[in-house]
Amino acid sequence: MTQSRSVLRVAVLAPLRGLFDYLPPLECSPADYAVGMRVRVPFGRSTRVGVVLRCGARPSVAEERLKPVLEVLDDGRPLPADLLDLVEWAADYYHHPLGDAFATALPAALRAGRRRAEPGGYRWRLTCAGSAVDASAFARAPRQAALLRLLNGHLQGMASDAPVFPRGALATLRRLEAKGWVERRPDDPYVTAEPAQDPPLPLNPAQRCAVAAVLGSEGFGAFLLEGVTGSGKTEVYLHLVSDALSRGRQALVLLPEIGLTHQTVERFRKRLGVRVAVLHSALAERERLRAWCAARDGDAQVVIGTRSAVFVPMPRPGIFIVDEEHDLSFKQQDGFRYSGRDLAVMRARQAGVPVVLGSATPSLESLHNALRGRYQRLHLPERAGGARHPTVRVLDVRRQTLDSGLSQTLIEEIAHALSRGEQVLLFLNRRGYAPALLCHECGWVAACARCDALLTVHRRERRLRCHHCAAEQPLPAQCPACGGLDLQAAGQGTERLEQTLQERFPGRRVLRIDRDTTRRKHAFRDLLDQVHTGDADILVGTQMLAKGHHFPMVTLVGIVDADRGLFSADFRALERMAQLILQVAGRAGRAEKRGQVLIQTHHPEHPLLSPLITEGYAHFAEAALRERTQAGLPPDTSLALIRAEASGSELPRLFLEEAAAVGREMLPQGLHLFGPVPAPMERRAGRYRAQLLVQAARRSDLQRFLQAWVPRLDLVEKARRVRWSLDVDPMDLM
DNA sequence: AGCACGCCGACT
DNA sequence: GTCGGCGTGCTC
Repeated sequence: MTQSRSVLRVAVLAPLRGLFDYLPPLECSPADYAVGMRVRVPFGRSTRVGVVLRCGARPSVAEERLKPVLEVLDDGRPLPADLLDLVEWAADYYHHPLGDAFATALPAALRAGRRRAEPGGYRWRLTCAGSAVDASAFARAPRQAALLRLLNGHLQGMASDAPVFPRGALATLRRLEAKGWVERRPDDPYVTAEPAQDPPLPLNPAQRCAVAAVLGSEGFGAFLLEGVTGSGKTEVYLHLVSDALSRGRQALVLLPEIGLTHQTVERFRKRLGVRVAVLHSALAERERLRAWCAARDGDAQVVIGTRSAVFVPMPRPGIFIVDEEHDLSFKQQDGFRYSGRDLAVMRARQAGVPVVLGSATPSLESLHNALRGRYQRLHLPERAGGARHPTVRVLDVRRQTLDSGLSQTLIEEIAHALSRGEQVLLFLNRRGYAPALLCHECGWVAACARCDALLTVHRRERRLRCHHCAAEQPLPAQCPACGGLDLQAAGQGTERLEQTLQERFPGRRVLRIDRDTTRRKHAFRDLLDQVHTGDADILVGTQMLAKGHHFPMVTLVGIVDADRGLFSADFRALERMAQLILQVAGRAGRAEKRGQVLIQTHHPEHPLLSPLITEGYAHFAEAALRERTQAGLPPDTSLALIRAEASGSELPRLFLEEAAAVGREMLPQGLHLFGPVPAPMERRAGRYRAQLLVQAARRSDLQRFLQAWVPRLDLVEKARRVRWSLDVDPMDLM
């Protein structure tokens, strides 16, 4: 018998390129397995979970090497086709091993491969018919009668693993279920529907126009919804989602990590009155799986989640929404480096439904796509409720005396606002007391032993910390180099700013909001509560303050240091600074009081800062796009970055040199390789890092090149001795 | 990624 | 004499 048997081609959940062939499970007929099924397979000396991608393939290795699949998981229930398509497309686009892409895209519970990975938790409760049954008439079925009585006492239902259920209750409950007297519901507060409480708000003309444009799109269509803070983007989303629901479709809403709050979810639930599944990183695995299953089964009509929720299967998608689409947290920064935003667009295309990207400060990528006609632009110009835009003023701090980074003008304006009983917000994107500690005697500076970085002074905790690795140490009392006692903290951090303001404005309550003051659970919420009850006069904070939260009593916003974004090694720093400035500015002056934004800079004449101030984000973006085009940077070109790291500085360079040599041999016209060069911070957490950049005028050319090049990188001699990764469409070149 | 095999240094 | 360092190869 030499004829070749047909085999199953499996993506094994391991970080390996290539697929693996297996014989069908023993004693199984072809009806028992199909594409999309999760299987357990022997792999090397252990076993792994894999996903069947093809049935009936001809084996790619000698038959005697083939082993049979050990078991079919999920009772033979395959992963939905939309999920398979999306993950395969994404693994292809990002040139990432397919098995690892599945491992990232699936909830961890499905990665692990327990025999049945359906969520165990659900509730039993009486149906209408069941509550009408007279249990005492069931003398011949005492167990059923007992359970009916039990559930009658808990009309909201009983968790299936509740200890009050007697042993063997499951069989009895199933019998009752078959009679239609009891039912099981997912045991998840976020999946339970409540009647809609909030009525829809009336739309203004711009909102109506936006809604109409999206509803009028036939099949796939991508829309860029531009609206300043408070212009009512969420209201547009709600109308679109509501329309999808009315057609029996589901909706997927992606939010940045920091934007997905309990309030956001509640707003959707209360308005729509449907089952909303929530997916974010803080979820327990069981809850995550439950939400995933609820979406897959169509039980959850709306799915709200962060980046990874883009992989949640839905049988009837009707609309995709990505809010704050410019936010960097949509791009995964390690492992499978996908963009949740870009995949949402791809997914909408595959599903043939519209996708809406919303932002007050759209990414240059999305604006570029809009200018090319790939996305349709929708504007929401006005602030709902008629609040006026804040005035923006640049404070030239050259030759000014600064007190902990604050100019005299800014201090005076703070005093004015406070005397009017208003709140002030100061933005400084650097936490800690000071970014450096130096010896006034000998010039020694406190540097991290494992990174090319200085240690940050944390004065209250009396510690020096590295913000790039876990290193920390007590604040020294004297210079370790010369023994000098005059150690000085140099530069400004939020902690120092807080202290200075406290001294400057005694009796005023200064609140600092950064990663250090919000580490405790609920600390962020508590601080926000204080702000809202008026229990704070001055807010000092990092970018945490910029995202999503409204401070109606703030009338003055100060950007303490705009310069760092103007001249950074990272080509996106300026765009990010502009977005941050506008996001922070959006916190000021709601309702009746007009806000004021003051931006401190040493470069008031910066060619991109002034259009931002005087003419707004759209003009800034146009100018920034022109500059990117001239520099050959995205979105005008497409980039891919290979990063390599090792414990010595030689290996990453050698590997990348070899990789570049291989690449140059096959490099088509219009593509360029730059590097290898050391990463901007070469040493980080004791590892040396280098990188190699690929630039292409056209995305498709880049893709074709990567397709040929990346598989050959595994064969490069040094490849095994470094840790390397490929980043397609990198968000930073760090 | 794991895991084993394999060939060279410091220890009971 | 062995325990163990991590370089190399393989996983259908």
